[in-house]
Amino acid sequence: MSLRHAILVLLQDEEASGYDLAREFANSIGLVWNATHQQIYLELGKLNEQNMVHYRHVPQDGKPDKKLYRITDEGRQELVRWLRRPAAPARVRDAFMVKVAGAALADPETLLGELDQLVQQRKERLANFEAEARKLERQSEGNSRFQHLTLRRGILDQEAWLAWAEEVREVLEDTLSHQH
Amino acid sequence: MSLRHAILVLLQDEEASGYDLAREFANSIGLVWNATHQQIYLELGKLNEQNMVHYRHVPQDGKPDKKLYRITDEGRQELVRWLRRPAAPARVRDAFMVKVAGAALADPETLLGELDQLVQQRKERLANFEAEARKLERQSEGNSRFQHLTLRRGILDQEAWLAWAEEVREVLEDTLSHQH
DNA sequence: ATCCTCATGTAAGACGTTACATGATTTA
DNA sequence: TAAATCATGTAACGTCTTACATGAGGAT
Repeated sequence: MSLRHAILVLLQDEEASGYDLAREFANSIGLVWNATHQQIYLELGKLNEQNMVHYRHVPQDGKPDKKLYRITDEGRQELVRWLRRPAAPARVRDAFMVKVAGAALADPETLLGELDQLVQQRKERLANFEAEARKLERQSEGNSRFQHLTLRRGILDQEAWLAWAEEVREVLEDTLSHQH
Repeated sequence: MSLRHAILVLLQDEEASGYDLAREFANSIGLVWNATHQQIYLELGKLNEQNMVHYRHVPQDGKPDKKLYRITDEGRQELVRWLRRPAAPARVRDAFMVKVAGAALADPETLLGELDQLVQQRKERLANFEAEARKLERQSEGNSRFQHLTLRRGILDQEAWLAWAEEVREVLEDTLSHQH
């Protein structure tokens, strides 16, 4: 279980609300570890009980109040302990890839449509990562180097996926032309 | 839930036991969708109850008996229905990546050691995928093209990961040299 | 008017992991 | 002699998703 550790990593450099964290999980870090707001609020509750994070209540007007969390010494110690232990093997659930493997039974046109949508999404994500990476390169302070590596992973991953998508497109278009 | 669909895709071309499927999930398709034998046996039980697969009991000597499963027409129909619906978004749980993001608090030497191990694993996987891909290229029949695409995804993914790992190594080695 | 963003949460149920159980044969 | 391979399963527990709930302010 390292949702807690992903949260602690994010809280290393910044105070954040559950909502803030959920946004980060949906964007940058989401490629690597994803979580919905329900999971995050639950985990923040547990981390707070265990004194690994603390929060201050921030009233706002026009908007709902929020809780800004920050990591505690105990939380930092837990992170250090976890960093020393070998990481659990990566897990993936990519339903679109399962579809491509089973594409012999699929309608090529429908799959091509879905492929186009995913290509669009991936291109947008790539552009976001590249913009974020450029920002970080400008400021180049100490521990931003590791955040930069995370973005580099995102960039290389999108590029590899897009290259693969072109191969898929060729095969699907070829299948289509042989059907008519 | 598409563990069931991943299983049905694998059973499209071949009769297989739960054990056989578990091996495939540990290797080729595992990059895309992973599952342990417990999950697979459970799901095969459900698929059988719902008449999406059938099995025949095969006694063996020297080895335990096995059940060889094959997909039914109903199973194939379910697969076709699923292939038409948009795929669920991909989910990832990559603890090592979380570690890199939090590497500011980590011991660079320990992380480098873990990186080396993962590089080894990925290189072996890459070699396996490339060998499998060459086999498929030789026989080039109808629906092996989609299996080939799955392998291509695996290959591109390993290559991208290995390229990224070199960037990580540089940063970690640099961190190390500035510590002394 | 309707949807999106901000902001937090609960609860039920589905899904997944870890541990346990068995037992013959082959390889190191 | 110990560990791995083949082969199937159950039970307990932990994690994750889906649905529900609230409510103001801003954008379309």
